[in-house]
Amino acid sequence: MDTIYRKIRQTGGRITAVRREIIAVLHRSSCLMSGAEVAAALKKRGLRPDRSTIFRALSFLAEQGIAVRKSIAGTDYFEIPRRRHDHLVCVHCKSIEKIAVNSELARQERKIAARKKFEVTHHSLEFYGYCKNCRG
Amino acid sequence: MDTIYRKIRQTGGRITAVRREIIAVLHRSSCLMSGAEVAAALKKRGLRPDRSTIFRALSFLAEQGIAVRKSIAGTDYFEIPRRRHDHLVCVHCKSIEKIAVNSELARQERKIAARKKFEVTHHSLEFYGYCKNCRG
DNA sequence: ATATTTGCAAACGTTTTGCATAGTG
DNA sequence: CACTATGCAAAACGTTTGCAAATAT
Repeated sequence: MDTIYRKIRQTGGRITAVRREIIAVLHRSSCLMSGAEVAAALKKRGLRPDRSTIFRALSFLAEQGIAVRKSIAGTDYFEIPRRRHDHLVCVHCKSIEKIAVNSELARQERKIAARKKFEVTHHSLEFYGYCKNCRG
Repeated sequence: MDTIYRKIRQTGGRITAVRREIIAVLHRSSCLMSGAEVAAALKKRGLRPDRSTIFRALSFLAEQGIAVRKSIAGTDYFEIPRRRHDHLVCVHCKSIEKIAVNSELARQERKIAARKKFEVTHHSLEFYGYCKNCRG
């Protein structure tokens, strides 16, 4: 957390109330959140920044490599990655659930980097389908 | 290919020129294509359907389980899945390259289905980073 | 003091919709 | 013939931008 603040200051960035709270929200959730979900979480904490400010902050965090951005079903989701994990996405109710990571992936990532001369920064693995409540 | 036509007719759907060509285009490419890319490919074949028609056709194919839809960097991509494969996405030039699949994934998919009572219809695995041309 | 971040309003690109017309089976 | 798919125009959606005012360092 302090590591994040240091990283931001290092490049001339500033720790504002909005950024501090967004980082806190993402850090606590430790799972994907959309811009709208972040906005809702901030509201509960008494902050109502403009949508553009939220998106700017999230884009900023993604550019800094602090957060990761993933597009799912037409909207952008963000998270501050901690332990490696992936997601189950219900195509019916749109719920997103975190699942334990495939440990093979880390190994494969390295193979790809070598074989394809591709520098992997992050990955995105989602299983789509019907969740417990929506199937049948 | 005929299997696809049969599947469409089975539910009262109709084989129109636009649908036939979109299926052909997706089938030949056998990799992710955006709505705009599909439109360009159709243009080369002498067809200029409205954007809405293209999106309706692609959504239709996805609903029928014939094509798969994936959101990458804010736009929707479609493909008719043949052999399992995944993608390398360059965050700089936005290029998308197909890669051989991690065969472990199929196994993990089954485990998840059982453990989480989640019915997996398809998955999406992308490695993000810098391609050969864009790194450095 | 200076450079960065914010709010506002407006633009953007992609995807979706309503409705009358054209086309398929 | 009955029903499905298309074109058009317009809206919806999430995201991005320009600029002047506010804020962090």
